Amino acid sequence: MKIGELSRRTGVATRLLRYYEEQGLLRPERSGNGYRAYTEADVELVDRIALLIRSGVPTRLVSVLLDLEGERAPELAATCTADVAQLLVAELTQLDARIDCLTRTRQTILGFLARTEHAALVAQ
DNA sequence: ATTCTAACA
DNA sequence: TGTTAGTA
Repeated sequence: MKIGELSRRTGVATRLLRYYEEQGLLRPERSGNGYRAYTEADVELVDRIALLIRSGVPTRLVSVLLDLEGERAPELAATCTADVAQLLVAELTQLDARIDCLTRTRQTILGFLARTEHAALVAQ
């Protein structure tokens, strides 16, 4: 399918689909006219990518995450070098830092709401 | 009408 | 990211 259809089916803007490709997240074939030709599998792939990005994961991490979850995961695990592991540990550290920031923001909002007459709107 | 690349705001 | 330009 062409980029327009993939965009409609995933809800991801064509501009972003091309951007994801630049980031190495998608590698669609090209048909004679130069148009990107996506497969059915790409629909699910884009859904997964969009999910990760919506949750704030940087595209750099999305790329490795897809690999770690993919078919080659066993091989990657068996050949993971010390420097790669170190890189992943660094990502974990940054992720934890962001979780802290988000948690504080969440608490600020939750705390405020709890003091209003709309406390019933929030669970907890 | 749709897509493509490149680039600027 | 949105958008625009000039194409194929």
